[in-house]
Amino acid sequence: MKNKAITLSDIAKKLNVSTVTVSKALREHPDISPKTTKLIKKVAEEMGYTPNLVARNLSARKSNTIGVVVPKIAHFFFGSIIEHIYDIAFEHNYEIILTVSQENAEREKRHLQTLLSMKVDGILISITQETKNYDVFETIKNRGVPVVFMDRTPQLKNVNTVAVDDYGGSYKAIEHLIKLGYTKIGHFAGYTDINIGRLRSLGFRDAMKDHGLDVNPDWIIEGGFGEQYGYKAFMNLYQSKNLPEVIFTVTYPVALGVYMAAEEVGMKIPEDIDVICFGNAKMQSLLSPPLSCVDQPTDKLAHKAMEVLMENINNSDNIETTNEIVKTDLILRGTCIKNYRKS
Amino acid sequence: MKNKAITLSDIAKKLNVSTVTVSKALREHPDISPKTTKLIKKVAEEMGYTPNLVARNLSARKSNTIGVVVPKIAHFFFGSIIEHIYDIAFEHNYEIILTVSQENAEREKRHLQTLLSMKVDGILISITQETKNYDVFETIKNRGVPVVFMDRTPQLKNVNTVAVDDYGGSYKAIEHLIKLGYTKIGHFAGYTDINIGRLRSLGFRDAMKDHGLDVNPDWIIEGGFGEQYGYKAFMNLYQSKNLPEVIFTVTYPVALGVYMAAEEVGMKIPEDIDVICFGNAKMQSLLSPPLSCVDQPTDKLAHKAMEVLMENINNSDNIETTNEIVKTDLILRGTCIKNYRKS
DNA sequence: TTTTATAAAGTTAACGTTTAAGTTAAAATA
DNA sequence: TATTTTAACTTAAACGTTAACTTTATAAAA
Repeated sequence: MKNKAITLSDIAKKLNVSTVTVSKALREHPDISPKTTKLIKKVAEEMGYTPNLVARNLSARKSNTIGVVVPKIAHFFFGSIIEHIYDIAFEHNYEIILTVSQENAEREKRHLQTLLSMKVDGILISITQETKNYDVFETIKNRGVPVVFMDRTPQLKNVNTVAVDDYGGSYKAIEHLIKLGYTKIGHFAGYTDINIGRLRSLGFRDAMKDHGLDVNPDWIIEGGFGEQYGYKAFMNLYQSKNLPEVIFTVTYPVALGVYMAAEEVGMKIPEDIDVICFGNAKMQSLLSPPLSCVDQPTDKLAHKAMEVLMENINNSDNIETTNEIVKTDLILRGTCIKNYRKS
Repeated sequence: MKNKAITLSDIAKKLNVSTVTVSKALREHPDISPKTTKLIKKVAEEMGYTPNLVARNLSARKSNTIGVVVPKIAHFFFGSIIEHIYDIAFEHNYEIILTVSQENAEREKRHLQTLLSMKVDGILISITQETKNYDVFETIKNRGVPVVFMDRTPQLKNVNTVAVDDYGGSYKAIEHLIKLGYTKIGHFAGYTDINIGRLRSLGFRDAMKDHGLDVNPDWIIEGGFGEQYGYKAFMNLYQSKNLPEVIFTVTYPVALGVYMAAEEVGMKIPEDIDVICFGNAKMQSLLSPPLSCVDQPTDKLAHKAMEVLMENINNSDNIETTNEIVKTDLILRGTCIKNYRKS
């Protein structure tokens, strides 16, 4: 029943040649004559040979495999990034080992060690919201395995990063709100330990300051990047009866949480309270009202990250780190298009 | 700079024991005394040893790796299933090699061959909407690699399948529409070559027939499972000025397409045309109006599929195939809760 | 004709593990 | 005391490839 897999030596025996000849022929090595190569390929096909990549990887010390670590997967931003990564990897004949840290630093560390053990050729990672210990990254560096941090990057020197312009995008959004005439601006800031939270928050503060507006500390709420935080933060503000005119959220799930909470307490968006977020997802245009946002081009992010990684894999000696920043634009849909308080 | 990875023999040399002793000690083999085991473990830790899984897999003929093939990833249903699979795999110390076929049968086939070459212990797959050639699955079966088909299953005997009750869920939904008093019921049916399309369509037809209602062939539109088909189908119906009262869509992206098209032409859901779909996604409750649907419990699906696969991996001799069906419920939100035509 | 180059193989060793089959010395048994 | 058992190792072989040499036959050059 269980046909054992055909190996190189099975083919070699059948043709009375050496295993190496078969190996070389299948890889079109010039050592082997076109005639023999053709014959061997034909027989290999007939016998249903499929190379054993485990053996090949061990022997060649190259796996044609890239390890990916993301905090979440059922989330438009990461889902979209991952899909692009898969497409690019497929084109380059790379396989992907995707691991999901679930925003858990301990789990992230374990995944990274496994990827190292699996001898991946390179690693793409978006760190968790709680990653503070960077020892693993040192280990990986010592092993000589190229790493590119995407979107969520650690505070480390000499690492490759590809991120969006968190600060600039945030600044631009706030500036837009101010131009609309809003002055009471709140910010659901997520975790500010990590770059995306820190920089988006900084962009917010600087824009406010530069336009001579005060930041009300009650309206800046830290917490996390998921829906539940947006929901909770809004509910807290609502109960304290101290709401800003508009809320800028650090991610789009946080904005979703705001939508849900507002719906629940019967407040209308954008009339009663306006919302804008960092991060774009197709479904935002289907919300009611369609949610405006700072665009986060996942395709560019994924392409750039893979490009840098490939370069690092192919020139592992010449290791100059790059820090790419992808520009962001404001996408205005049904929120933050006018100031309802003034009308 | 590039520290080569520590191997078993590095540890062995340092301690003047054999490589095998180290290997056994680290696996807590009873051959090795507790004292030596402890020492070896300590030194391995100090030296920063990480096992080379490639070598281990080659030697042990077991990879602790599961291959997964899905048609899409940036899609709530698959994203959610995958997330669950990752969690379960993590608990069982399995790694996942995820591949994405992008609804392309050729690409699916190539992925399956790669997974075979990577010597995965088992495969979970949701086939593409166009998969018609089942030869690869025969090959896999001959290799003795366990496979479980999830949700989208081929028409093959003696394969493991885990699917939702497509027929029953569909039947229930149509019955509900009929009870509301709807008689002009349309169906955007996706691809009916594949089980999910075929059975959902059958459930629709049977429910109509059993309640003495005619099926208007103009209102049954096949095409695909994505947004664009829902959009196109609706637009076609709209232009022909021959719209049903309510549309039952084969997937939720198709319903999203209907929402977009209706918005565009200024028709109100559910007042002007009502919608219900097969498949649940968290975001549906944030739509306006919240979209009612036939629930598709991704957690149960993922759990069951992994359970069956694990069983097959662990008793590879005793291969009795199972065909699990997960029950579905109707979730009523803001659509299809009353018949607006009658009021 | 002899030497040199080249094409087309073949041989050996290595990649880092694990499994199976010894070996040795001490402990237990008869 | 002689024999068997056991604990704790070691050695050899294998997993399926590939990289780096080596060999052999033939063709080209001297």
